[in-house]
Formats: sequence, structure tokens, C-alpha cells
Amino acid sequence: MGRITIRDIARLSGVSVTTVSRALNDDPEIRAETRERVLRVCRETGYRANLLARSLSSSRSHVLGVILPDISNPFYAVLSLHIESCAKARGYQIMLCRGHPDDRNDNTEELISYLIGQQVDGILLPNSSSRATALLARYDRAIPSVLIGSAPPEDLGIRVNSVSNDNYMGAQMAAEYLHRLGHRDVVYLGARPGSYTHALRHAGFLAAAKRLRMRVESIPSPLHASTIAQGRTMAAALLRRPMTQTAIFCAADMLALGVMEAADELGLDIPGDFSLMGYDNIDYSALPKIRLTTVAQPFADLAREGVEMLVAQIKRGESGTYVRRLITPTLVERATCAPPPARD
Amino acid sequence: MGRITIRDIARLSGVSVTTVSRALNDDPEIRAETRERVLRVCRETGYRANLLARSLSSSRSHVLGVILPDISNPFYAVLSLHIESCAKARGYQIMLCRGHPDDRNDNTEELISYLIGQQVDGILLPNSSSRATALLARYDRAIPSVLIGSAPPEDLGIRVNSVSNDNYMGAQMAAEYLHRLGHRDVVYLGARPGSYTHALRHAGFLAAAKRLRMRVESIPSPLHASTIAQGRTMAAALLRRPMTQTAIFCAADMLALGVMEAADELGLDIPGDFSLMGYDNIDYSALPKIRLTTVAQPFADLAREGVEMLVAQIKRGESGTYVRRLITPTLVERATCAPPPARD
DNA sequence: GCAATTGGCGCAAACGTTTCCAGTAGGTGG
DNA sequence: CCACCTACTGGAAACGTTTGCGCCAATTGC
Repeated sequence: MGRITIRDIARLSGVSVTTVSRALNDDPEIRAETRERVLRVCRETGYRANLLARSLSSSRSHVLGVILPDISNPFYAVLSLHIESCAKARGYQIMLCRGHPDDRNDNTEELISYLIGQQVDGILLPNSSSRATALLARYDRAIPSVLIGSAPPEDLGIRVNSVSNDNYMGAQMAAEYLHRLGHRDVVYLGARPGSYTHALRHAGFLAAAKRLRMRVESIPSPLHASTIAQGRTMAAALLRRPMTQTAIFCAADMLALGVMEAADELGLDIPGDFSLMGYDNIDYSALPKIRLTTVAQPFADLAREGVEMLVAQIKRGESGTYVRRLITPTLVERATCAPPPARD
Repeated sequence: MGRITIRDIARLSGVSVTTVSRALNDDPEIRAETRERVLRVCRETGYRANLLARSLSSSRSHVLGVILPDISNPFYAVLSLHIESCAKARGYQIMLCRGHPDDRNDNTEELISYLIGQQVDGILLPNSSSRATALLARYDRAIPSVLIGSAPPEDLGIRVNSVSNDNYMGAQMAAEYLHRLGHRDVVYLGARPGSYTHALRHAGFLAAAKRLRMRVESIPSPLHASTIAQGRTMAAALLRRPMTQTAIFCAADMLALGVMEAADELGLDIPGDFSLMGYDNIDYSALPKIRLTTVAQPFADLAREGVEMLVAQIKRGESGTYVRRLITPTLVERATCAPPPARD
């Protein structure tokens, strides 16, 4: 191949390798004239610095690792794009990894280890599982990191940076909204163990419901991921028997979409026969004909704050302080909620 | 920091650095016993090889660059996830970049250059613009690459590897399908310059229509990207005047979703008042209540073949042969097409 | 029993940068 | 005129690996 290196540039422009390096890195200790000359030679030869060598030498790679959980929720794909944008704006590149779907075989640790080996400057982990969170805390001294979209309950004192929407508050808002519409007996679909996010949503919803004296039946989610298909089967089972409840709150939009599908098949109308709410406000939910009322996670904000937090941490070297940033969610009202149908 | 290096391992296990390196790389020239000892020390010390150094030294990074066009089409986000999976299965990691949205400011070249500097082993470019394609061909000798989801017309002889669905054939299938339902006068929405993909779809549709003696009005897309909002405005303008056509074919699903939105607002029923087809089969299209009839791009296949093609090219070193792989699309029939309404 | 082969390992030179330290030339103050 | 500073530049040692080549001992072939 015979790639052209910094040594060639040095020779061609009649200076030392050191000087070339300085010229490329905007070192002020160099005469403007010299810099010009060097840069011109670089342009003329089409020289491209070897970033690997640079990273190795300077021990800063300017690459951020992102570990996405392998779930079909498009939330994560979109989030990764937002992350990429913010990172680039701050001079960082993204290295994308994807976790395993099944729990037994969780490869998050392997991925963290890989990324450290790859000398990334920091790790972003959009993941809500308590296991992944604990892992991040364990690698805490080895590499800066921040959890995105989920925060471990404060009282657990887990040493990890996080930025997430306030899931507890968001779920409360949902319950209050349904109450305001007149619902007094509702179902909470998709309670899920092992996820801080879902634990907080569930707790928030139940707390508000209790305060407002609403009855709520919680239906747990069997698997770990939230998919449309899963929401559909759960809802099918639920809707087939006579239901006392007038509204269904789903712990994730994907589940709500499944509920819509099941309702369609049974000839039920939303919100005519019952109201439906989701959580996340994924892209799907805004679609014509879907128009799901839901609690919005501010994806772009999450990504931006996460990247900023991580970069700040990288810049100032490691310190023992952790930040736990909570963003206030917003309720977006669309077409799937209405006052409960009149009693027959 | 004082990271633990290969030298430490060598010292601790009483062998040379060379031997440690060989043990880690499964070099057969080493006694099993020695390998064991070295590996044990590695485990005990939690040693993690510096992959940057390895890449620099071996001049193989095992990283693939992916340049996503910045468009809101979730197609690309999902595709990148598929790509990640396949790449990992073959021992490669993904470095994700995102292009600029606006045409004037196209930064694809800058990104390619960056990735080469980053010493990626190859580049995957899911992009259909003729400009990006030409760029890839230009960098052809500098780095292996393959175009995903789009193929330049064969007769142009552009030196670039590509894997895409057969857009020409897919569009033909769409036209034939509409004809079979009885439509004779249709609109093609979203003809778009500068994109090989769209050029082929348009040509295929028109060719089939001509053969079948259908009338088609082509409405060009003003901007480069295909978004819901764009489809909506185009459709609003179209639907407001009396329309002779009985079906609308959209060059992309996203546009079709916009059409659905516009139809909703005008109180028009699909497929009661007119039939609607898309192209791509993005996730959205399968949603309950949407159920868009469309031509499916096999995302997973595209990603898999693209990665395989790239890896093969990397493995065998550069050669002057280019492969242009076309995958047969399939038509997925859902709920937005029907025979044309009876003439009044 | 000796030459030739082979298996196992180490030395040291890469890979392409950054960066510490030292050096040189010219200017300035006394 | 000398000491000292300032503004640049260069030499060379890192950074943590891989890898071509050579060495030694043990085995093999005859």
C-alpha cells in the first residue's frame, strides 16, 4: 500500500516530524509561515493522519462506545442517531455495539470490555436493566460512562451517572390524566421486573392511583422486551373476558400498539370502548390513524445531555461524584383517550 | 492509570512479549502448555489487549465504517442495526457516521476520508444518491466499500460494489398489481432526481405502465429526502382538486404515510376512495390501522449480503472486479389497495 | 554418529503518531 | 560584550502491539 505518512510530509516540506505534528495540531509554538508550508504539502499530497497512531500515542481516541440493548423497540435505533449527532458536534465519533436479546446470555460485560480494549474515551449505555447498571458501576473506575434513559432509584446509591426522564413522575401524570377524564378503574399493562425504568413507572402509577382512589389491576409482562406482538397477546387475553376497567395504561408504546391490534381484531373501538395510553412517544405513536396518547420521553434531550455529561466527565478526568439528571416528561394528548363510556 | 500491558504479562509468566502475543493470537507455533500458562496469567490479571496498538501494528482494524444519510427515514436506523449484527457475527465492529441532510453541504467525502484515517477495513454506504456513489467509486482503490440498498444503473459502468433490491422490478410489480386490480389511471408520487434508486423505480413503473396501457401522472418530489410531512403536503395539493386517477403509488412508504394523513384530513377513505401503495416496507407500514400495501425491501438480507460482500473483498485484498447484487423484492399485500370505485 | 530438519521461543524492528527535553538563533538589557 | 530570554525547531523516546528472522535444543533420517 505504501500509505503516505507524517515522515513523508516532513521530508517534503523540509522540517522535522515534530514540526509537522505541531502544524497539524495547531500548536501555537510554531511560526505561521512554517505551518502554512506544511499544510500546503499535506493538501498537495492528500495526506491523511493515521488516527489510530494518534490515539495510541496520545491515549485519547475521541471515540465513544454505545451499547444498545437488542430489542425491537425502535426507540433505541433513533436514540443512537441522536447520540451520534451530539457526539459529532463535540468532536467524538460513535462505535456502535448491540447487546444480546436473551437474559441468560447477556453480553453487556463482554461489550464493555471490548470497548475499553478499543480505547474508547467513554461509554454510553441506553439500557434500563438493573444488571447492566450494576455492571457499569463496576467498571466505573476503568472508564467514564453514563446511563441513558434510565436511572437507578436514588436510595440505592449506585455509583453511576445517568440521565433519564422522570419515570415516576411521568407515570403519575398518566394516572392523573386518566383520573381527570373520569376513569376510576384501570389496568396497568406490562409491569416488568429487572428494569429500573419499569419499576419506577409502576410505582409512580400506583402511588398516584392510590392517592386518587383509583383501582388498578397490574398485568406483568412475561418477557424482558416490550414488543407489539407481546402487547397483542396480553391484550387479547385481557379483552376477551368481561372487563370492568375503562382504560388501559401501557408501560411502553410498543405494548399499546399491540393492544390496538388486539382491539381491532375483536371489533373494539378506542377510545369508544376503552381508553388507551402508552409511554415513550416513539415515532410510531404520532402516525396518522395511530395517534396514541402517551407520555413523551425527550429523546433528543436525553441524547444531548448524556453526551455532554460523558464528555464533561472525560475532560475533567475521573472524579468520585456522580450526577443523576432527571428530565421532566410531558404528556402528549392525542386520540386514544376519552371519558369512560356511560354505564349500561 | 498504569494500564497493564503485554509486557507485564510477559514478565509475570516468564516468557517473552512475542510469546504472549502468539498465545493470544492462537499461533500454532507455541506449546499448548505455554499458552495455558500465559492465558491463565491474563485471566488472573484481567489483562485486556490494546486493540488500537494491535490494529496499528497489524494494519487491520476489524472495524467497518457505516455512513448513514441523515434522513428521517427510520429505514436507515434499522438497517444499521442489522448491519451491526452481521458484522459482529463475522468479527467486525461498526463505526457509525451520519451524513448531512442538505445537499449543498454534503459531507460524505469528509466522512469517507475520516474513516480511512481511522483505518477502518471497509466502508458500507447505505445511500442512493448518485453523488455519494461517484465518491465511493473514486475512493475505490483506497478502501474496500459497498453500496447498500441502491445500485447504479448497470450501463454506467461505475466501479462500485453494490447490493440492493431490484428497484426496477419492484416498481414493475407494483404497476402490475394495480393493473390487476383494475386501475388504469394512476399517479406516481415522489419521482426524485439524483437518486439511482428512485430513477430505477420510476423507470420500472413507467415501463410496466406503458406495456399495460395505463396512464400515469408523475409528481416529482421537491426535496431530497422522503418524509411524512412532504408526502402530506404533496397529497393535500393533489387530493384537493378533482382527481381522475384511482390509485396513488408512492416511491417510498414515508410518502404514503403522508398521503394517508392528508386523506384523513379530507375525509377520504383508503382504499374506498382511492388505492394507495408504497415502497420499502418499513416497520411503520405493518402497524395495525396502517397496514400499507407495499413492495418490501429485504432489510436483513441487504445488510447481510452487504457485509459479506465487503468482508470478502477485504479478505482477498483489492481486485478489479465489482459485484452488483440484485435481490428480488416481494410485494406485500395489506389493506390499502382495492379495485377502483365504480364510476359515478 | 553426523547432518539436516523441526518445534518452540526471543530479539528487535516495525506501525505512525505525540511529546518531553534540549538545542539554536536572534534579540534584549545591562 | 556578555548573560539571558524568547521563539522556534529537532532528536528521540514513548504508546502497546505484531512479525520477520534467527537461535537453540531436540528429534529425525541415513
